Amino acid sequence: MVHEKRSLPRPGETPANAATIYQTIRSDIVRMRLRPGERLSENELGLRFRTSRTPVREAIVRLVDDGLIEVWPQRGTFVSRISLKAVKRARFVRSALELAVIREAAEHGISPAALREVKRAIAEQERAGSDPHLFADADDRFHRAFADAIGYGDIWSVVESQKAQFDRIRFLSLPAVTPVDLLIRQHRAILEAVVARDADTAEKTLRAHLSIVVETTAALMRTNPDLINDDISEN
Amino acid sequence: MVHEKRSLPRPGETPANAATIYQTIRSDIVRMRLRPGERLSENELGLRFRTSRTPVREAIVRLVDDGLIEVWPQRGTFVSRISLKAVKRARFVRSALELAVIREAAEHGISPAALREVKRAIAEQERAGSDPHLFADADDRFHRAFADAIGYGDIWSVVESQKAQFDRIRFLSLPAVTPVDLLIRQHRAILEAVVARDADTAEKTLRAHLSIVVETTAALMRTNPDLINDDISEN
DNA sequence: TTGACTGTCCTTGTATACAAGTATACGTGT
DNA sequence: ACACGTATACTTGTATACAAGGACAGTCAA
Repeated sequence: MVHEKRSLPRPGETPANAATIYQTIRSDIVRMRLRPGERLSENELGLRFRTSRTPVREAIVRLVDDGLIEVWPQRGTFVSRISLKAVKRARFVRSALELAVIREAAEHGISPAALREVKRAIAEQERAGSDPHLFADADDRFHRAFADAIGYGDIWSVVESQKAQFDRIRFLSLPAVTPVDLLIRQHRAILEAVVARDADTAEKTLRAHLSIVVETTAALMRTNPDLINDDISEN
Repeated sequence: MVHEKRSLPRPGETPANAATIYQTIRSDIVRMRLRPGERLSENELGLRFRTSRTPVREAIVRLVDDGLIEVWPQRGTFVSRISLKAVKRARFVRSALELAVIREAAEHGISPAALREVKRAIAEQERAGSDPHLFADADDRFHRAFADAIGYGDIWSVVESQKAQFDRIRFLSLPAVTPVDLLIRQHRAILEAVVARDADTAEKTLRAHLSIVVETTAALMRTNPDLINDDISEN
């Protein structure tokens, strides 16, 4: 049984509201502190967050919507297994949206402020080194910066909602197989292309960048079949 | 006070569950039977659907997530005004995703079954004539068919979740200003380009097709300023 | 007339009691 | 040993009671 520390309100803490519960559990799932298939109990969560079941259920409803949790009536509530179909969809959505964003950025250019933010994100990634959480945060910041740059900051929220399934794989793989240096080099290349207003190169580079995750997914499916639900072949 | 009929369970009907309540209210909002700014009462909805507040609240949580409802604690629950920012985002997302889908379909071709489905959707649109609901359904079916065709059927669910804000404008405008014939002609042209495996033409045609909605939005904002929240200029 | 106060009724947020169904350990009979 | 029924302790779904705060009409005083 797994007993590593999860996000816990310290004992004697004030009760949490539904929004906090949602974000805490979501973060625990995405960061693989709650494993696919693991059981959740509404009562237990109520105790953990020092509330009744009502706010807990509100959080659960949203997590079900996100596809991160499954509720079997009268049986239990479980962390969803990683769905290959959902990963495939998330990859397609992210790819399509980010390519459109980068193309727009390259065609219209970006402001000096936005440029600074992108550079900060790259620098942050270099500092992060091999710490998976820091690196992932900085990676998100890089990609998000371009969405902000073209005045469509809230586009990223769509990517983010899709990215959840996806991210579980990322956190599973980051420490081991991901070539951190390569990712940073690609980020630099993308930025250069955007600054040079070369939309085609920017698009091509981003496409290569995003396809890396596809490869690591395939590798992980072989090493961790218990965490992943192959709902593509069976259809 | 508006008193047109909304989706009502007949008197003496069996209680509705949370999923039904969610879909019913969502449909009422998207189809503009519940107007932006209109007040909702949890108790009233409970009576309407013959349940307690609990399932009603579950539906409301999901509608808040969709951006279709706003809850002001201790004050009330209201149908969201149409957000220009959300419309802009939805348009970008739909455009990016559908262009990627169409491009993929044009490059790899589609199956005979998928081709039949697309043709059925076009025929249905012709029969629908100027009935806004039927026409909108058939329109969705056309666009969805391509997502199905490339084996990414669940992509459409992402578009659909974004499309809600969007659709309110569509239902506001459809009977009046939309050139039905033009839309159908464009659908045919898109299909032809896909069948001819001409990705560039398919993309160009779809781009023109989607940009029509942009124009009608601008027109509607002038005629119905009370329904629309201009949250772009103010930022 | 105007302003502040207050009681009442409303709202949503939370806790709890109950309903209905499932998993499981345990005893019993064969 | 093994199959089967049963009690029991869970699970989530739903209804209801209560808490906390806002909206508003009416009252009273200046």
